[in-house]
Amino acid sequence: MGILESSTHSSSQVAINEIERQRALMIDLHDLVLPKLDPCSGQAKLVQQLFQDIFNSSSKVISFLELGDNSEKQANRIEYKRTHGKNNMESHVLEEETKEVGNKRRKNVKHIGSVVTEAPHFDGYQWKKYGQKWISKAKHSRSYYRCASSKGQGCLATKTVQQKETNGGGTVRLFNVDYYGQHVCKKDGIIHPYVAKTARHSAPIVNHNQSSISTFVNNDVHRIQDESYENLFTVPDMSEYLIDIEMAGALEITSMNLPLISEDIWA
DNA sequence: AGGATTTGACCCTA
DNA sequence: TAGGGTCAAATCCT
Repeated sequence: MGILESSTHSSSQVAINEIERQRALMIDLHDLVLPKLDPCSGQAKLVQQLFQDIFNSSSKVISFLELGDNSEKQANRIEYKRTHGKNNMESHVLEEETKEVGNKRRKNVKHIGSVVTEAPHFDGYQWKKYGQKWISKAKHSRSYYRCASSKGQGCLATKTVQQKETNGGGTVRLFNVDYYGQHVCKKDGIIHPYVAKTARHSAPIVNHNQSSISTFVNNDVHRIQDESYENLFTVPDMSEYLIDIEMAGALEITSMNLPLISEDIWA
């Protein structure tokens, strides 16, 4: 690795770290400012909108910086395709494509967080499945999803869903959900019709792999009828889904956004 | 017919 | 070199 390359890489990482620190400070500021405002006032709504916009903006910056770090590896991959690919047209298409979307290899994309849940698909975003694999030594296959806005808006967020191995043969199925990459897509603002009513607590999130320190929390949860399994899930507000502030930022959730519910069903 | 899912192959990373 | 993430053709579904 050349000196120039390594210095570019570390500069990007420093910038990402600084932006993430700013986001943490932003949340502190949010908590300080919001309680002092009348929640019904236009001023409070404006302040929340401003916080939201800043969060969205920083998410995009982080995504671009992460792509920048991967540019050289991506160039190598294009070169490999050019010399080993089935034909030159295919390589050309890949090259054109990667100019737009960056590195497709997820291992270079930052791991945002993970949750253990009974309802792995109800996380407020629309996902498109692009693969499924049996992982060695695992009892259940792993499914791969990318944000449904990956084409339209170039959102690079992905997630993997894998059923946990249960000991004791309990009837409850638990899933590990790992999130990668920041969402840069805009939500459409449509409340999912499956959200029938709200209740309190009894969320399906069983365990967070880190302590939940998200401060954009209200305690409402949403009961959701799953079409294919006819199970009634109780899904928390998105902020309870998040394992940490970073993930809250990645999914761009604040208390002012009601959750959108994915229509996905279990694979 | 077009979108979603499945599945085997490809290939990157550790 | 094995494991696992992604691609893309085949297949399914609406």
